[in-house]
Amino acid sequence: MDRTRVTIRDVAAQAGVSRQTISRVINDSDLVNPETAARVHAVIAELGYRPNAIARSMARGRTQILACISPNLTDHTFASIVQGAEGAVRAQGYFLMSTSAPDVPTFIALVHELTGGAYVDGLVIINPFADDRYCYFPSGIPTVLVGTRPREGVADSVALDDVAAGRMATDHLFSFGHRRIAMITGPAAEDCTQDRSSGYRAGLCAQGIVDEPSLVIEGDWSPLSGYRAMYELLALDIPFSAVFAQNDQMAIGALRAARELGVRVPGDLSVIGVDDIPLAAHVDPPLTTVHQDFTALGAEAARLLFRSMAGNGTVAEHIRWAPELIVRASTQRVEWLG
Amino acid sequence: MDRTRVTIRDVAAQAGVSRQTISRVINDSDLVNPETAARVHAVIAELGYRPNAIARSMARGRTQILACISPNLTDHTFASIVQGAEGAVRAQGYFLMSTSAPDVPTFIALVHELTGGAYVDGLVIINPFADDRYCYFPSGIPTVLVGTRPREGVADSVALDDVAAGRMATDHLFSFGHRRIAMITGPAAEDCTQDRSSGYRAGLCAQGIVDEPSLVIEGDWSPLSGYRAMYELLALDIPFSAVFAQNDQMAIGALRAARELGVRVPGDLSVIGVDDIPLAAHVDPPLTTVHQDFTALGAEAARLLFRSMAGNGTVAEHIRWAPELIVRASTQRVEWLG
DNA sequence: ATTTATAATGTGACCGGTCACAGTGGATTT
DNA sequence: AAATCCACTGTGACCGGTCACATTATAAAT
Repeated sequence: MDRTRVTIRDVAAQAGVSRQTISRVINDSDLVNPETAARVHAVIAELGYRPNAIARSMARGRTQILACISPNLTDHTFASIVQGAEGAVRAQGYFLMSTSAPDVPTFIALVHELTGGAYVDGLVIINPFADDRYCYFPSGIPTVLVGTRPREGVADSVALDDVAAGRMATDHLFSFGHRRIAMITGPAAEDCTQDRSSGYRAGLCAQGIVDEPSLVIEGDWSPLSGYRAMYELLALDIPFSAVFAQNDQMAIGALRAARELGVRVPGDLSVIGVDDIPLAAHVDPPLTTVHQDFTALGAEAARLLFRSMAGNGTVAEHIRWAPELIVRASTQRVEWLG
Repeated sequence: MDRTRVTIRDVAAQAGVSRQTISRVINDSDLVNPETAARVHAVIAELGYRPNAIARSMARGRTQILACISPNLTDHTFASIVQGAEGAVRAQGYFLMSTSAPDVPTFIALVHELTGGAYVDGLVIINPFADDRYCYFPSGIPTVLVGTRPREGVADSVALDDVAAGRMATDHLFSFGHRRIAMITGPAAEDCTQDRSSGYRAGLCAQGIVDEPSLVIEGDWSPLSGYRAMYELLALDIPFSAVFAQNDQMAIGALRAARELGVRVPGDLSVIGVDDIPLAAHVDPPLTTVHQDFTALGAEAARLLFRSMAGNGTVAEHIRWAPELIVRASTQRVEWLG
């Protein structure tokens, strides 16, 4: 408010050259006489000139900004993906702005605003849902989906191979001799839940085991939901020797319930999670889990986005990232032969 | 690329009115004849017109965008603050873009870019450090600091009352009869660590206990550092009956170390943390901790920022948020009388 | 000496909105 | 009948850069 902003014209006047020359200098063009450039730099420093990014975006028609929308920022999974994407985006000289959309209306408004307003050059959408918000996909702006199955349209996608993750967890329990395996799932509507569940079912099927629907309980990814699900399972009076929780948070909640009910893990019951959150190694007992490299996933999403922005993406690319089994102390070979 | 963007002039031509009228309609001005407005809206829908946010920002001289910089997005603490700020900001019709700056150079570059480029109308800086990055404070743009002690300059600040938190944890242990209390701190350079430590020391002092420096070990907030610190403490051969870990993650790491070494919690040792992360209630034993309302803190930061943007902030305001004790099972009254 | 290439610089228009201000025409006032 | 008010609408300039193109000076080629 004290003094009006220094513009390229002020610098030009002061340096005795044209606007365009200043523009060339601040863009490191080699079409400028080194002496002139030096003089201009001196004037820039003297006047404290800073190029106006908004004006530049306006003139250029692009902003060098990418956006990332996720359901929330507090979930460690999402945050790790964002972090991975941020690093990769920054390495390309772009800027990644992150926002979260806790509910569908907010999500739609956000996508609308970001894509319509020409504010961003590209979009990363971290979205595990399979509902009507897909109708609102941005058009005309490069987009990459993270954490979902491939969708209609031209958007690229990156996701963990959730089917493989579910299969891996189930196979691990089988290899330890478990035959009756309960499961605590995420919200049924999410792609990720569905895929992990189908991996689980495929695992059962491969062993010729019939699916016991009562042993499958739906949670919401929170520790509390895992805790409650475990209470339900243990009240069921159907025998089982292992639990596959579709994420670590629920697995940890389940661990607590087991503890409260006097069920020893892994002595009486094996528990496996998915994600490998930082605390997984530190709970009691240290949690066996299926590790996911979210940071790499985010970086991969960024790579796809740049590809798409460069226009080399006539055909949508869909990447599935392989999970990795981390065996800790919460799973154990069964003593008896089933 | 297929067709060029629809502008306000296209709409004006199609509707047979001037640009300014379109501008009025999209800004909900009441200076427009309702019939005209209806017609314009019809044309907007027909042409698929979307106002260009960049052009608007350029003309208006402000963007309606606020930025938030934090050391990272994966830390639950930071993420919760961001979430709180985001909600409050959005409620005002603004947009919050979040970024993280893992190191000082990135931080400086980011602040420079964000403030110099006129891209944002205000800045929230979540920054627990007390180092030279404070030299690079933005000038001429409203800024709020979160998680630090008040600093020179006009920036407002919001922080938890870390001294009170440290004191609260210590007093709680005292009230349970503990006299020799070890502490696992965060990085020594951070304000937050220093304040929690001084709350701890004040607590000791109030009870006339002399400070035992060997019982204080520096961690880095990670579970692993808490784990290692606990090993160190238990190797020390100095008796102590309680541990104050300056955050929950380290407390959980400490819990694990105790378990491995056969030290029962809370039977042999009481452990208290700070933060009250979602998993705190689910570990074994459920963790006694000092709860912090990070979401409220973020919202408060947003409030201060708006105040500052409105120009009502001639004097910097510094808010300290009160912590709250949550007693769970990891602390216990000592049997013997010390 | 004239043409041609090369380096360095300048000019007007433009990106797509908004601002300040200047009209309209009709109803109401005096 | 003239003056005043009101509701509504339009015009040119402007925000601060960049683009395409034109221009100038100097060196190299013919």
